[in-house]
Amino acid sequence: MTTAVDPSGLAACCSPVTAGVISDDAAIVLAQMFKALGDPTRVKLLSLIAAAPGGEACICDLTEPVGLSQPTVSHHMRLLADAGLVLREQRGRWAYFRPAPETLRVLAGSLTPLSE
Amino acid sequence: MTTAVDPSGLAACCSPVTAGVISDDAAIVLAQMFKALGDPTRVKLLSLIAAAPGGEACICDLTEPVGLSQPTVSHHMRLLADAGLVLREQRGRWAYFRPAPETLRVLAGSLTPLSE
DNA sequence: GCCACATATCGACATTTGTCAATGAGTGCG
DNA sequence: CGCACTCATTGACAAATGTCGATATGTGGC
Repeated sequence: MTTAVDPSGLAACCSPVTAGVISDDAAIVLAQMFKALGDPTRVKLLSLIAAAPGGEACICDLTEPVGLSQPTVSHHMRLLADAGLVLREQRGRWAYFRPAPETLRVLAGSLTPLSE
Repeated sequence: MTTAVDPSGLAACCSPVTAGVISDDAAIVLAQMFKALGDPTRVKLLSLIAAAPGGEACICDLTEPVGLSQPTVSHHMRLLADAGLVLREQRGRWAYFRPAPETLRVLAGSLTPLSE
């Protein structure tokens, strides 16, 4: 079992970065998202599904480009989905993944106040 | 010894995200930066130095807020510095750290094209 | 129902990571 | 010089992570 990110905490984790020190809870949520991107394979996977036609891809499309086994790719995608960075949709036998714009915006936004 | 991020690779790692699939090298560089933020302690440390007066802080200011030993905080700051996310400056006996705006902007920028 | 296919889960393993106590290295003051 | 102080490095260890092969789950076509 993996603990997924609580979407209701997204708003709470962004604003505190600008004003004062971040809360412990926000740091945990943000760290989980960043950790999900803390592996070259997962960065590439996210890039792959974003660049895929229609902005989505299934596992079968991803194993070959990253050169890893199907269970491993499935595991990586689960981490990305648990972190809320990608959205999973089952269509027939295939599981389609696409980037989660909202979460990615929040994540990028948590960095921008620091780059001024 | 820890391998620091090559600053010359920063420009190379950003643009490819927008157009097509990211390169393996870019994925490695980006993943190292994200991994540096993939721990709640380091997220909090970055927030602490950004919110500190003057936008900088020394190790001695950071150990108490995060509740960890001095070597551990030093280790975390090294990871952040190696990833290019913070800048280290020695002044007297103190080592002052402050956020690295350029790198943080690049990192945030690598996410924004995906959130559209 | 049965089979083929796409994906998820499990168990195992080597590697990496986070943490500390102990110690080393550099700096400034007297 | 010698000492106090700040930070970095080392060695050790438990916990987490990335990977695979084997297997389970679920879906659609016959």
